[in-house]
Amino acid sequence: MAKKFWLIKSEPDVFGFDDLEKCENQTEHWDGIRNYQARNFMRDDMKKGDIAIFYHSNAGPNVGAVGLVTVASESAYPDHTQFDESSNYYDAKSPKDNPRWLMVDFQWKMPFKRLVTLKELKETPELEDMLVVKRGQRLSIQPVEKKHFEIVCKLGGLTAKELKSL
DNA sequence: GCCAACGTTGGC
DNA sequence: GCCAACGTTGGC
Repeated sequence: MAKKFWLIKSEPDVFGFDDLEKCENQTEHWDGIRNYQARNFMRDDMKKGDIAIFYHSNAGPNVGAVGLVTVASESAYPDHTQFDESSNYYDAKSPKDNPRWLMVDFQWKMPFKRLVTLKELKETPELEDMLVVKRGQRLSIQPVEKKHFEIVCKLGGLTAKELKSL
């Protein structure tokens, strides 16, 4: 099965690309996804080894793509925070025997040589169909087409060799 | 801080 | 099943 490409959003003030780099094994579980569409992508389509663009949202002038991560868990598994009453992500209605919310693990992979801002993504004609540049697109986990993925990586300064090594 | 866009909830 | 109300996201 060929690798799939994704884009994941995170607020750098909450958990940024640098924070993932500092985690043990540079890997962290991606809890707190509470959107069915995003969950379904994780559950049905995301597999270990898939590559995701790490995108910083709510970051003022620094909104944009900062680097790459890989899916480090075999597949999606239950998000424990849905059963934790002290968590912001607690969901009283999620059945214990059939957890509503899932997550995957992401591992830090490679930083871009330069930030690729949202403005830049929007100004690149070849990316006009990419989900992240579309108006009102709020999904925090989105599929990315290979051609779009490669263009974003090039904008981020990755060499052809680095792209091939992924 | 504003507000447009969107997803979810719940009354009916 | 409709839809108004509400909450959240996220660019600006």
